Amino acid sequence: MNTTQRTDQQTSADRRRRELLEAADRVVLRDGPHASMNAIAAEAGITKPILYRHFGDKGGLYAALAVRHTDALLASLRAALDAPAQRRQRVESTLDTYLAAIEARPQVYRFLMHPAEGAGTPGDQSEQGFDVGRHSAPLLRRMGEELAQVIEERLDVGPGTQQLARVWGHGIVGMMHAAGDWWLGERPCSREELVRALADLLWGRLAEAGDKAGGPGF
Amino acid sequence: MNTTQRTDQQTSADRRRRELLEAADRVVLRDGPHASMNAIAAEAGITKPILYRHFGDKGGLYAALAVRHTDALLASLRAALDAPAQRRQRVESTLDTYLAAIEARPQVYRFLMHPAEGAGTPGDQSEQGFDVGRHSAPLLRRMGEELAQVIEERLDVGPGTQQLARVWGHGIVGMMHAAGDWWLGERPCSREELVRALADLLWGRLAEAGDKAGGPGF
DNA sequence: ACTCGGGGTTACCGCAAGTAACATGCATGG
DNA sequence: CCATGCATGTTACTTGCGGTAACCCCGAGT
Repeated sequence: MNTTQRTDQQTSADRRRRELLEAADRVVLRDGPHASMNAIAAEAGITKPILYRHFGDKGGLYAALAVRHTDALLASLRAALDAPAQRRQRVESTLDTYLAAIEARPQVYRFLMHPAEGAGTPGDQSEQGFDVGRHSAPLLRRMGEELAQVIEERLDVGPGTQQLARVWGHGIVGMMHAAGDWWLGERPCSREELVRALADLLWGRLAEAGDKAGGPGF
Repeated sequence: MNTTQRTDQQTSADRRRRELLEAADRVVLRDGPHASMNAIAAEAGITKPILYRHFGDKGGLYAALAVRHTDALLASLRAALDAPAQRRQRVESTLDTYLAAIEARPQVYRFLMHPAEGAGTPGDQSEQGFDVGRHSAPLLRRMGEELAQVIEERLDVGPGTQQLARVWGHGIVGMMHAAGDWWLGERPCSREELVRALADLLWGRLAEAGDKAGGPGF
C-alpha cells in the first residue's frame, strides 16, 4: 500500500536523519562550531552530498542541531519555572538550572550561542537593512519569549503587563546569559554565589543599596 | 636622525593604518561582517597583501575596527554613567545612550556583537577546552567590567561588594544587550518605554509585583 | 529482463583567506 | 653619481571549504 510504504520510508529517512545529527553532534562537540561538512560526513561514515540532501545547507544542519539542544534545555528550564514554590525560589532554581547546563557542557553552549551564522551562500544578497538578530542565537529569543509568557501568565503589574513581561523576559534572559558567559570564562565564584547575586539584583538590591562613604556623592 | 625618522615612519604608517580602517569601516557597514578582504582592499584603493601586512589577518583587522567603535561607545556610556544626577536618572540615561547608539547604527552594532569570529586559520589547533567567550563580542565584556567598576566605586552593599559588583555589571550589561537586540528586531515599543521597563526591572518591580488573580497561585 | 527510485560516490566549480615572489620609488652612504 | 637598503605595492598562486552535477549500484515491482 501507499500509506505503509510511505510510512516506512518516512521512518527510515527519519532514523537516518537522526543518525546524521548524532554524528554531527559528536563532531561539533569535539571540534567546535568550525567543524567542516567533510568532517561531519566522515564521522557519519558517508560523504558530503548526503548531508546536503538531508539538510539543504550547513545552516540547515546547524539549525536542526540547535533545535535539538534548545528543546532539551528549554524543557528543563520550564520544569524549574513551573515548580510549585515561592517566586524567589523558582527564580533561583531556574537560574541554577541554566548555569548548571552550560557548566556541564560548555561546548554545546558555545555552539548554541555562536553558531557562526549561516548566510554564506555565494549569490547572497541578504544582510541588507535591519536583519539584526536573525543570526544571533535563536536560543536567547526562544528563552526570552518563554519567560515572557510565564511572567505574563503569573504576574500582575497593572496595565501594560504584556509589554512589560516581554521586555523583562528578554532582559532577564540576557542578564542570565551574559553573567553565565562571563562566569564560565573566569570562574570567579561558585554557582550558588552567582545565583544568589543575580537573584538579589532582580530583587532590587541595586536600587536599595546605599552610596559609598567618601565617594562623589549620589 | 633616527628619532625623527622613526617618528615620521610611525606617523605615516599610522595614517595609512587609519585610512585603511576608514575604508574597511565603509565596506563592513555597507556589506555586513561578511565583507571580503578583497572588497576592503579595493575600497581602500589597494590590494590584499597590504592589509595583511598591516593587520596580520582578518581577525586583526576586525579587532582593530571593533576597538575603534567600542572605544567610542564606551566613552559616551561613561559620560552618561558619570553624570551628576540621581541613581535612577543615571541608569535610565545610560540605558538610553546605549539604545540610541544601536538604534542609530545597527550595522555597527551587528558587527560588534557578531564579528563572525576570527579563528579560521588552516593549521588552527585552538578551540580546544574552555575558551568559551573568547569570541563572543569583547564589547560586552568591556562594558560589563566598566559598569562593575562604577558600581563598586559608588555603591555600598556591605562585605562582598566587589564580587557582587562584577556579577551585577555583567548581568546588567547582558540585560541591556539582549533587550536591545530584541527591541531592535521587533520594535514593539518606543525607546522611552523600553528604558522605563528595564529600569523598573532593576528597581525590583518584579519582586514586588502581585500574583495574577485566578492563576495557579504563587 | 528492464526500469525506477533511494542511497551513495567521485570529481568538479566558485570563492575567500592567506602567502611567495617579484617590482618600484625614495632615502641614505660610499 | 651610483649602489644598497627598505617600505610599499602588485601579480599570481595555494589551500580549504561550501555547494553541486553527473554518474553508480542495488533491490523491488511488473
